[in-house]
Amino acid sequence: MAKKQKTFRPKPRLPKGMRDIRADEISAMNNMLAKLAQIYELYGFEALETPAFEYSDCLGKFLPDQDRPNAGVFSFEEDEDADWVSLRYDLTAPLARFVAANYDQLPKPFRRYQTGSVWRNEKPGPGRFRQFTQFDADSVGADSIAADAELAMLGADSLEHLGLKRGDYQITMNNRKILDGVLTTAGIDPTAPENLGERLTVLRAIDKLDRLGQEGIKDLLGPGRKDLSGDFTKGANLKPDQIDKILAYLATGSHGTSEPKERAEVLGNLEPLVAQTEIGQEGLNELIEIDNLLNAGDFKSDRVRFDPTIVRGLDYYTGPVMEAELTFETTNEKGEQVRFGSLGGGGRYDGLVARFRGQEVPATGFSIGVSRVYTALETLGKLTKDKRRAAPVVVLVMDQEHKEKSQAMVQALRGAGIKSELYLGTSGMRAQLKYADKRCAPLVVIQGEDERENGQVTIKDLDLGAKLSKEIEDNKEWRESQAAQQTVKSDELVRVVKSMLAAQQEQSGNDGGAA
RNA sequence: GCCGCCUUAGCUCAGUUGGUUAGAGCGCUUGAUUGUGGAUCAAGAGGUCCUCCGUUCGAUUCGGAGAGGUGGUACCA
Repeated sequence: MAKKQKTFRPKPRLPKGMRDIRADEISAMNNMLAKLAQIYELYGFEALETPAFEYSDCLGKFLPDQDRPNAGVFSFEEDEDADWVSLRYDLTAPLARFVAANYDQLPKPFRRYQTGSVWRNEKPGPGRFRQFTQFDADSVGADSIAADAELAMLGADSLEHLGLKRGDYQITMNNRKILDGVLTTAGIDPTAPENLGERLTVLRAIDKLDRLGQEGIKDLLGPGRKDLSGDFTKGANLKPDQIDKILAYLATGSHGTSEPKERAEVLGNLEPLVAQTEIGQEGLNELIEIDNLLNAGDFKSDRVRFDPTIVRGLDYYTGPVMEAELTFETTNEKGEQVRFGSLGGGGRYDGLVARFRGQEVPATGFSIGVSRVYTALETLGKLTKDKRRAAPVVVLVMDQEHKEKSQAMVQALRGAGIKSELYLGTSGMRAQLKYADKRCAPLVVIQGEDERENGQVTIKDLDLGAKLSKEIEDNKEWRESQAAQQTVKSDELVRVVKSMLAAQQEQSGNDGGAA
């Protein structure tokens, strides 16, 4: 016998690093975004939306090349031999394009916030996706250092507004000019093009202090480092006295100490190390000004601190840089310790708009990784995700000939602003209750022959029923007790449903509420 | 990109020292139960043992290559 012709059936799967988001998460996420927008507008930022993809050359340095057109970004050609377009990989590059295109009409500084999906075609990891949401605020055209200080305050206020407690997070700042000052004292001129590679290697090494510790950094500044998997990372090949200078610099911050240092103390530590270079002194002065502004706003070191190890690997940052992190370790469902990546970051980038206009336009911005913060809040139990509150009341259809009676009840409930739906299948009562249970419906409305003849309806509280069921083991008893339901006059339907829902909310509020 | 580990039912995993019918728990479907979601009991559905090539009378099992996953590392706008 001939084999049956195989029909092609695609596996219902997702590309790696992509994910579906279900109702409870969507509402929690929308909630978060609304709260963020509230704070950003409070700070005087205006909203902006830009498209998901743009011409690749407008988005920045990650131009698709012939061999690997999709390295890092998702790109395609509009037509053959036409321009390349790419999905945006952040919200800053589109902003630079927007500002350059509308420069003359815009108020300077131009202060905007923006949220949306961005895409990166990279290897995904835990908590790292190929599509994710960012929430950005930027001030373009403001060279005042107050703009940078403000972003640190904005970051701290935002995270607290979302529910993170003071002490659960920290904003950490540094200044690229200070890093350049240190490099200069170590004998590496950061402005010399031939030093670019060396400079980046050193900055990368400094950025890794957290993870690799002093010894690892020493190796990376020197000949290189071999990790446990046997992989070798090329080092910067600095001389011992150069390495010492950089290690001394790293010691000015809080690394390796249990108590974080006050901003003033860090500034004091930095002074003798960087003040002898012009660029270092400039960076130090900027941090001092930021410190003054933060103090004026009563933002103490428990919210915003200074740390010399913050680099933000990016090439384009030119001044103050900052990063938002969780301050505690968390464990995942397997009980393993998990490092939480940064919740967000930003800094001053004076060169971005210049790509379009030739003229330097100072700008500074801060970006929150929304999904990361979401996961953090979830881990901390700070998200209200009550499925029963989100699901509709289900009105059962006991016999199909009287469906319209059920429809009328749904109409009445909807008219009173109560989420509700008609059961849309033809199955029996048991299946309908199972459906309502799976949907996490708070209540079901039942009107069978008995109720109909008496002008009544039965309303069953599924939440309470579930609780009562734990005390009943015998099925007969469970059925006969008709747990958690009451039968009332038909015209009482809306009133009783409302009061039962209110009782349920109060109940879940008591259970889930903060101590 | 580089290095290690892993891949058997929808999920978590046993197992086959190379041999005829590959198992469990959970989940799913149906019934015990004329109109009551839970619990209990019973029955049932569900597998190219990741793919291809090789060795062999015979491969889910052994060898090679590849794919996917995962952990580390590198890069990171």
